[in-house]
Amino acid sequence: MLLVELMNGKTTVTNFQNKIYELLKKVPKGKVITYKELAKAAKTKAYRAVGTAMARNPFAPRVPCHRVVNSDGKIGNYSGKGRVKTKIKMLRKEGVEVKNNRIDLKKYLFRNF
DNA sequence: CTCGTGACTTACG
DNA sequence: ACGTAAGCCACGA
Repeated sequence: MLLVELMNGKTTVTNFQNKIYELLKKVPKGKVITYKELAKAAKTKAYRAVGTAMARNPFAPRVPCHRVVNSDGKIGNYSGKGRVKTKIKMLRKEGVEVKNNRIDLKKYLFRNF
């Protein structure tokens, strides 16, 4: 099912956002992806814009924006309900080990796009 | 078109 | 490890 089909009349997404969301949907639970890798998979270097796209994600949790972390393994930010606290909670619930606001990328980074 | 704003990243002290 | 600075790019006003 295409994401655009879930939108009500008011929500709008740009092509860029759509691309990012479609890629992010492929990340399974128990795994994470970095903003950088996400941008790379989208054939762009707009790391920062990826963050912006997440901040405006109208499809949560259909699009698992909580599985996106910083390139060094830090949790990063989260503007959804409960902020970062909730993000960590959801990750743990999915089996991702989070300690001191960090994640072991060697272990949890999703690689096969 | 120009500008300011980020859920970012890398480099340097 | 931590803070700062610069580079980055999509987006909305």
